[in-house]
Amino acid sequence: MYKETVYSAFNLLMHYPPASGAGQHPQPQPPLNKANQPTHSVPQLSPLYEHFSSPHTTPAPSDINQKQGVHRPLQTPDLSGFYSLTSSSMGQLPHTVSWPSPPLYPLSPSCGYRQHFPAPTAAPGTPYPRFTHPSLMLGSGVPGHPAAIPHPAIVPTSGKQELQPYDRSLKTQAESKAEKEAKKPTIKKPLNAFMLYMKEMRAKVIAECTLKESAAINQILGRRWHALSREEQAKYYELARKERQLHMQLYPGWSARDNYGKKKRRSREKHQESTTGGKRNAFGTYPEKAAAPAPFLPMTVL
DNA sequence: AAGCCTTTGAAGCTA
DNA sequence: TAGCTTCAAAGGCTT
Repeated sequence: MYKETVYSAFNLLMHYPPASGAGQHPQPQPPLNKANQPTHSVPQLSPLYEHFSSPHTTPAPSDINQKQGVHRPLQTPDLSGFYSLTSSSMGQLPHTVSWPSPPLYPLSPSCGYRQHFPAPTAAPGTPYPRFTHPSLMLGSGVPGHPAAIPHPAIVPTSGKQELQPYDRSLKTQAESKAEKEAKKPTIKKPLNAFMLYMKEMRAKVIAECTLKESAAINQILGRRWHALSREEQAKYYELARKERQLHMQLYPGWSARDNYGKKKRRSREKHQESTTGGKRNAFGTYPEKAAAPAPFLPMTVL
């Protein structure tokens, strides 16, 4: 019942008319502010962007950097400094000007990203698979929906750490305040397009690759995400936009800053900073690490 | 038990 | 405003 409700709500959303219009080539959506208004207009695609992204075709053998196993377009300017040029600030589909880093996990033949060029898309005419995850579900506060079902974004902060009964008279004011804070349910961030894609495809990858480690699975999913066509990705971007919209309606006062800095900073990062004096860059790596030669996995390994 | 790994994208923070 | 950081999910692994 629960799942059915969730899935039907999800599939209902999937049948919303696309913002770009049915049958049209989906255009990149501009970033939206909190009021869901475009922060700026979508700029015209640069020649570089077009070169990277369109049309989405299978690369010729020469189009694949055999040494690193990374798909890079021919005759591109030297962008070796770029690892992932996120262009969300430019109002473009971010995937179009980035390529994945070399795999750190050895990938099996059925799961290696080389085997997934071209993208493992369904046969022409095959309806797009329906989403089966409960992330985008209508919860309490949504008219016409049973109020008993909470939105999955809400999770109890306390979790397993239930407070043990003890003499309450010993509690200080600060303690009770902290307790109140802890008991307040945490509203999670809405999922972005890639997260929605991961939720949808994780089970498939696990089944195909007989993997369980999320880190390895996420690497594969990241490569498959890059292998998706613009149209396929656009569906997830649109879904994520609806997710944010719904999240805003359910929690009008919520801000991502509510959860900002709540997780502990990585001890490793602290260690790295203290030992090297370096800081993580925007790509999540350290300058020394990024400069190291990429590991080459020969085809025989894959 | 808590945090790491790994991915991309959104949004917060800082200089 | 650009650049950097954090957090969303997931589950096995490490500390």
